Formats: sequence, structure tokens, C-alpha cells
Amino acid sequence: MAYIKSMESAFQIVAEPNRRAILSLLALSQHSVGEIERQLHMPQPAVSKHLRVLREAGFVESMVDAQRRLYRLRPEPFQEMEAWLAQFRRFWSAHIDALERHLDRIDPPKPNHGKTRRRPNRGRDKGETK
Amino acid sequence: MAYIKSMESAFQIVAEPNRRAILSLLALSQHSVGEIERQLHMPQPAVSKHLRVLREAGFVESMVDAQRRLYRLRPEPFQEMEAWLAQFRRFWSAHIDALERHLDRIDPPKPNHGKTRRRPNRGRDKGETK
DNA sequence: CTTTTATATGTCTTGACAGGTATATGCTCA
DNA sequence: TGAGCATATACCTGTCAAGACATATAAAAG
Repeated sequence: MAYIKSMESAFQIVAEPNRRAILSLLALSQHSVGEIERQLHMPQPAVSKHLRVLREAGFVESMVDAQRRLYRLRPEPFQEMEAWLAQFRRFWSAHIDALERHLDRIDPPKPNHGKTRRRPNRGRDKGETK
Repeated sequence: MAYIKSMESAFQIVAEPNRRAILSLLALSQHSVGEIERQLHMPQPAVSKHLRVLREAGFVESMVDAQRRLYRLRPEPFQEMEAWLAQFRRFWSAHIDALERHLDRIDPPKPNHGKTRRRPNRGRDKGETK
């Protein structure tokens, strides 16, 4: 439609700690502005403003319930972030495998939990971050 | 110096588009500063600064190779983001299922591609974002 | 209709941060 | 040793966004 909003990345929206708190709260169930306000101990105008940002970025949608507005999550931006993170998953899952092997060496290698698949991955560690 | 860096969230780091570009590039393989500079067409000081931020946030580590520094990814911050996103995954994967069912109704329900698992999930849709 | 409750918006200030440019550091090779 | 390349850092500036506070809108209750 008409509003070609400056289309900032989902990550930019989620960078704000209070917004992350709001999203986490809404992940449990939908909530009204006042409920969010009290649960998170933040001033009401702040809540409304963050909700506006979240709404315009597609993270939440609102339902009118008398004088209140009930907010709940929308999936798209999360999928977008997941999609971006996907390009790194192969990379860091290899590291998880390495960690698992390491832990297995310390702890008894219990019969596979069926969770993470274990792959034959050797070498490559050690790095100086300085 | 000696400032206890304010330990910003990984999302804050990744909010910057150029940094995301750098990370995507490093997801392919390790690179030197100069390579990043040329690949992404950005001034060298900018690259160095972003790399510094990324390094201090644990996204990358550097190896000294003569006069160059080779940068490569570290897994932890990505895992951290994944962990945060996990609380929403159940939520939006339900929406994906709903979308799939919808598409199946329009398009022939082809024999499962083996990608997304389809779960028996009913109800809850419809919302006015306004 | 007035008051109260719930939420949104406007204004102002302040701080953080990215971009640009100049310069410092450090390694290599002649 | 000095020249040249690769990278890091310092400084300045503009922008943008979040916090605080006041106020507007709108529905409900009395």
C-alpha cells in the first residue's frame, strides 16, 4: 500500500531490549497495553511507542477490545530472522558437534537422545581473538 | 580504557546492515580486511571499525598473517540469537503449518518434500492489524 | 454530560553511533 | 634503514532514536 515504510531490518527492531521484553511477553499469550505496562514496569507511553514500532515492522498486530487493544505476535519477521541466521547454522552446528564430542569425553556417552545428529568432523579449533 | 563494555545484545550488533554483510561474507570463508573492503565496496576504516565491534561482541576472531589479519566467525553469538528466537519458533511454525494447509487447498497436495514436518494443529487465525 | 479508564501521540532533550578524513602502528622487503 | 602496504585508531560531525513528560483521543461508567 501507500506506506513504503523505510523497511528497516527485523534485527534493528529487535535490537531494543524493551522491545525484546515485550515480544517475549507476547510469546506467552496476547496482552493489553496496560498489562504489558505493569508486567514490565515501564511507562505507558513507552509501551505504546514500542508497540507502534513493532506493529509497523509486522511483529505484532492489535485487536480492539472495548477501550483496550490486545496485542499479539505475527510470524513473518521471526521467519525472516531465522532465514538470515540459516546461513550460519551449518557453521556453528559443527562447533556444537565439537563441543558435544568434548563433553562426551568427560561425561558418559549416553545412548543418543535423538536430538542433534553427530557427524564425523575432525580438527579445526584454536584461535587467537586478542 | 578499562571500561566494562556495556555488553550489548547480539541483536544490537547485527542491527547494522554493513555488519550483517560482513558476517555473511565471513560465513563463506575467512577473509582479510582488504578483501572485505573490496568485496563490499566500503572504506577500510569502516571495515576495521565494524570488525572491532564484531570482535568485541564475540562474532569474529582474527588471526595474524604477516601484515594482514584474517577474520573468521565464532559460533557463540549466533547460538545466543537462536536461543532467543527459539521461544517463538513453536508459535510461528504453527502459522507455517496453517499456510501450508492453505496452499495445499489451492495447489495439489504433492507428496511431502521431506522438508517441514506437518503437525495436526487446529484453529487460531484471523487478525486485524490496522 | 462528566468523569474515569485505556491508549496514542507530540515535543523536547540527550546520548549513541556510523560515516568521513586524517593519522598512527606495525610488518615486509629492498 | 627507509619505503610501501595493511590495518587500526582518533577526532569530528550529523543523524536518529529512546526516554520523560504533557496532552490528545476514545470508549465506558456513573
